[in-house]
This record gives sequence, structure tokens and C-alpha cells, in this order.
Amino acid sequence: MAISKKTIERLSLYRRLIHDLHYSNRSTIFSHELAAMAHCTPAQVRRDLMTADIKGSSSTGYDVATLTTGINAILLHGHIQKAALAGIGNLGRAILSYFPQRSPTVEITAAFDSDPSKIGRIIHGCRTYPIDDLASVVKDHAITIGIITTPREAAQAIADKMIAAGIRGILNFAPIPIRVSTGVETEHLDLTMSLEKLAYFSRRNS
Amino acid sequence: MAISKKTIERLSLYRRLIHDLHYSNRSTIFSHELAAMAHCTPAQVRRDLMTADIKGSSSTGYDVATLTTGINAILLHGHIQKAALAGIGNLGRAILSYFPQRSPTVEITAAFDSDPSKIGRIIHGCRTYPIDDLASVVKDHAITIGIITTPREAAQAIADKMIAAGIRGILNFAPIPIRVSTGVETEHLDLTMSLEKLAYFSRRNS
DNA sequence: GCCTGTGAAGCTATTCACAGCT
DNA sequence: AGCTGTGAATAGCTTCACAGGC
Repeated sequence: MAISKKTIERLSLYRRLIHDLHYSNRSTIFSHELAAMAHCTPAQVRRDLMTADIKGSSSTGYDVATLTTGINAILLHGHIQKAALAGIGNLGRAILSYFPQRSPTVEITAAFDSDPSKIGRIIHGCRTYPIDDLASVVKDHAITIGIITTPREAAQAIADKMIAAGIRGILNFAPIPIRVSTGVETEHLDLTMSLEKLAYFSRRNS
Repeated sequence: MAISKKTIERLSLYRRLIHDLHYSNRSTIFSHELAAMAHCTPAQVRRDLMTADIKGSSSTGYDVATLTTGINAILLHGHIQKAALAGIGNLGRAILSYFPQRSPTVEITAAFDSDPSKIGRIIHGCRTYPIDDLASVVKDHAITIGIITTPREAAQAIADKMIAAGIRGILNFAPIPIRVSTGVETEHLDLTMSLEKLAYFSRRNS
């Protein structure tokens, strides 16, 4: 069964909302309650959960425990995935400090930088290595995901090294799209683009 | 004329690619060249530029200067928009350091935090104010955009204050969707969600 | 009566394919 | 020959609406 990107995004959100907002105390939840928290329609929630093969009851709604384990079965899929971050600037450090404890499915286990003065240091629990060690560290730690927070000029080269080392997905914060071989997933998180989009629509709304 | 979100995103990207990759030196560019840079199809580029009312020539493609001014007319719309950031943690600081010089259309001019020890300091050229001053600072600086980098618990309350102060768009980095009144635009940039989505699809690709 | 599960309808976004231009 | 501009086709996503269950 194939689940669309949009649905996966919302499943991740649903689980986090249930967890963070202490719905774990309640044993069941209705689609309209989840919809209110996630800011979407009840029909959307029901369709997503249907796709995820999670069933509810007409009288009590969805069982919270079933929801959590059902979504985990899809997102976690048995084992935590390891990630490596390249580029220890302000944004890289912020992400290293942000993620521990955030996601139950992904863990950042190694950081890379070209600046020798940063090598060997432990930043927010994450060891820093020189870029030349990327291939071996990725292999030793069984890392499958790369996070790029380098400047634009370095991004493609780092991505190429990551892919050569066997990484299957890249989260790219650099302000340029990354070219990848087929079978490698990329997600381009472009802060400037988001802000400019927001500026445009906030202006038009008034 | 209404332009879709996706198209606005790509227009922002096109302009930045042309600018950053020194295409300003060239006088014209073909849709397939822009498509290669932006990682989309030539048809997509042509459709976007058609929507933006930017015309090319069958023999030489699109004029770079026309492209830039055309996209600026849409995104910039005459004047730079001012933004305020709330929540000076690691992520907030990283964004304050990231944005100066990044976007020609948006400028972060004020920062807010509840921690008194942070008030009055200038961080990456941006003055820090107490949250109680939000309404007056937003008014004085004619700020129209809010960026939320607070913890989850504080996010909705800050958003409410921003909206009450007249802000028309909110870029939300907190891991919870923000409820806004109609006419206010929100963009939820959820790092955990992006990473979990990437983890899911990178696993499925193998 | 209010819920879920879901086919069908409606909408939005992307791609095709080709006429027309240079 | 190779490009743009664009109607038409397709693909993808969301919402409607209602049958069936508790």
C-alpha cells in the first residue's frame, strides 16, 4: 500500500498532537476532535486513518492506543532511523539542539563540518567529524538520512558524498535545490521561500 | 489575478536562482534551463511565468531583466515588508542570523522574548523587546509578519497577541498548528514532520 | 442521533501536445 | 529546428454525502 506525502505529514502531526496534548490520558478520540487540533476537516482525518488502515468505532471514535501504535507501525516501522547533519553554523546547531526528544522515529547521531576547529567537539550530544570521514561514519552508524545546513556553495558536494555513502534521504536547508539520483528522497526546506510566500499572501489578504 | 501558493513558491525560487547563480550576466534564459535549476519541468516554468504575466520569445527564451522585475513586481510589490520574531531560543537566533541579506522582500526588524535577561540586547542587528511591548512596536515599525520560534505552550498566546496587534501573516516553527482568524495567513514549518516524512519515504525507496 | 467508512464528485496542480513564432 | 503560449488531458488531493453501525 502506498501512502501519499500529504497523508504521511498529517499522520506524523496526529500522533504528535495526541502525545503532546496529553490525549494519552483519554482512551478514545473522535475524528472531529483530531481535526480541530490538526486544523483540517473530519473527513480528512477519517480518510487519512482509512489509508493507514486504522479503524474506529461509530460509537466511541478511534482508540488512542490503537492510533499511536498504528501510526508508529507506519512511521517508525520497527526501528529508529539514524541521521547525520552537515554544516555546523547557527542553523545546524539550532537543529542539533531542537531534535533530541522531538521525534521518536529519527535520531541525529553524527555531525560534519569542514572547519577543523569544530572537529571532535560534542554539540548537544552529537559528535562532530571531518567531512572526509563521512563515508565511514555513515557506514559504522548505519545512518540513512542526511541533513544539510551548509552554505549554498557546499550543499551539492555534500549531498553527493552522502548519497555515495549510501544515504537514502536528504533534508536540505540550503537555499538551492539538490540534485539526487533516483531512489534518493529529498525535502527542500527553503526558509526564504516560505517567508516570501507568506509576505505575498498576507499582503493580498488585506 | 490570483496566483497559487505553489506558483508563488517557485517564482521566489526562480528569482533567487537567477540571482545567486549569476545568471544576471546572461541576458536571456530558456524555460528548460530554469527548469533544470529549479528541479521541475519546462512546462511548469512556462505555466508559472504565464500566470505571472511574464512573456518570453520563441527564439531567445525569457529576458533575465524582465524576469527579475516581473517577479519582483509580484513578490515585492513596491515595498519591503517588516517582520517580528518571537522566541529567542537556538532556532530564533539562527533565523535572526540567517535572514539578513537573504530576502529582498522581507526584513526582520524586532524580536520578542519573555525572559527579562534578553530584553534590550541587539541580536544580529535586531533589537529585543519584552512581549508586553509587542502591540506598540508592531504599530511603530509597521510590522506585518510574525515569526514564532517559541516553545509549543507559548505559541498560540503569542500568535493571538500578534494578530491583535494587526499582523497579517505568521510563520510558525512551533510544533503545533496555530489557530488564526480569517484573513490571517499562516505557514506551519514543522521540522519534526519534515524529518519523519523523509524517514518514511527514504525507507520505502530502498 | 452521531459516529465511521467510503464511493463519487469536485477541485487543484501538473503534464501533454501542438499551433504559431522567429 | 527549437522555442513559447496554452487548451485539453491527466493525475493527485480534498470534500461531499450517505449507507451502515452502535
